[in-house]
Amino acid sequence: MTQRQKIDQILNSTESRDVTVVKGWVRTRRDSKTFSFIEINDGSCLKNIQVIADNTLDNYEDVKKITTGSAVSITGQQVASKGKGQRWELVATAVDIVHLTPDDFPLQKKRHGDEYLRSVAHLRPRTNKYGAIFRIRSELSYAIHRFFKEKGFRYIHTPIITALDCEGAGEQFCVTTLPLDNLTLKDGKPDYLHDFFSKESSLTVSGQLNVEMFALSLGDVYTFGPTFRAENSNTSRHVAEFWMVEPEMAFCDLEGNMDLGEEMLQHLCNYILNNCKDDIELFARFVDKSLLTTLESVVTSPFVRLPYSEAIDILKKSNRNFEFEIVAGRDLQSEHERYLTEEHFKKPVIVYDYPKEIKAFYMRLNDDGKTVAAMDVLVPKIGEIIGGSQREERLPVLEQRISTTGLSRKNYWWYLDSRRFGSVPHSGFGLGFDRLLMLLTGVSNIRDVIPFPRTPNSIEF
RNA sequence: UCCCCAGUAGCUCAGUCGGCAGAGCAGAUGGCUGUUAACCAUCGGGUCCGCGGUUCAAGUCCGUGCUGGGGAGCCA
Repeated sequence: MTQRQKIDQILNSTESRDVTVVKGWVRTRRDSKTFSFIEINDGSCLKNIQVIADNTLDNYEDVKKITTGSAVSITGQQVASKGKGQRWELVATAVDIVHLTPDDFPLQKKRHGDEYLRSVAHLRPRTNKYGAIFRIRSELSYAIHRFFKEKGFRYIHTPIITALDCEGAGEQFCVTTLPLDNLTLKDGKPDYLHDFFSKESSLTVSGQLNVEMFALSLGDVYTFGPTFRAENSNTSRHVAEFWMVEPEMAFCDLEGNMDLGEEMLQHLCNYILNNCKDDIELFARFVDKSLLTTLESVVTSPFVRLPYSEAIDILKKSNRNFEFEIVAGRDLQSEHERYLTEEHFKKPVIVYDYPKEIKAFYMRLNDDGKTVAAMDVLVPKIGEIIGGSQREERLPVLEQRISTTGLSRKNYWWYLDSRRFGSVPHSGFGLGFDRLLMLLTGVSNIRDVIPFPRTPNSIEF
């Protein structure tokens, strides 16, 4: 096959060239008297390239029948455009129709609604907006690895299938090879002894417990992979399958943890602002007019750091008529978090030192005996984007916390072992990758930043 | 799972007080034009989400189910 040139390279080039081959999909075509304008997109960038197809082409009659969505291969000269609106265009010497799309192609030249596009999730990356989302998604993944690489973190692949219940992180999906249509029960329960792993197992809800073991050996580590929650959540920021970034640092306290979370969010925002300019501009213009203001508020100044007790005070003094009353000791509601980050401070807020009763067993008990060294990073429009803590490294305290939470110490024997052999203070957090993408693009539904989202009742693609 | 809202042409949506089913875009045909959400004219296009009820008459009112969306909880 002929070597093709990507459209982003052509549009960014400084010199014309005699022979150029472009392959892609037709976004629109317009006829002029003696030639046809064909706009082609190959996904390499937001912009299309305009092709001039003259009526002297052998197959000009066929060219005039090219429909939106068709795949074509163009050979031609790259020249400065005679028209306004683009710098370069291609004067075709050959237009090969790779595949002619019939006129029931679901995507039209006009703008479609997000809900409709969700029903054609297999085709929506061919639109401007979704193409941009998934290019940014890819760049963001790269930026995360690069960020950690530069800071000396190691990338750990934690298991997807697990027998552990990472307490407090939600319902889990079962993994089994037992015949569900012919299940023999033992004492009213499935006979997991004869299941694949000889143990009840499920999809992971967090790689944290596993990755802690590697922090306590390789030092600074992270996982970045899919995570599964079987909660029947029906909101614009929950899905059953999502990606999470979980750094974990040895010899690191809560303050260092907050430092990393803040540095990371600021670095990633800056990276995308600098490296995805065209795509970001689309979102700032058409999706969320306040996007750049929001991102500025993330990037330009330090985050607010606020103990839970002070957050409660601020909320109480706000004189706001919240739907849910402010009660010390109770978890903050969505509306409370949004008030803090969107109205009171108008920038990201880190709330820390939560009451131990509302947080997970592995979070380190503070000296007051009442709070744990937990922290949540709240950002405008999304709410919680990071949840993390300093981990309880003292064996007796950890064992006590496991017991009072009603969990079985036996299942956590290896986790507890790490506190018996060379236990050290360490910290980490979970960053919602898809939520970060929402923050960066202003897209308000998490289903629209995931290629094929999984939600209750929805697994068509 | 709970609360609220919506479902009408391929898409986006209008449809008044219950009285003949509509527009723009898309598609087809013709015209015009270095055009760029191209433009102009003509034409085709409907299970008004399903089921049941009220009524002389239901897209419209009532009940119910399904699907989608917004909010809440769970959290990333």
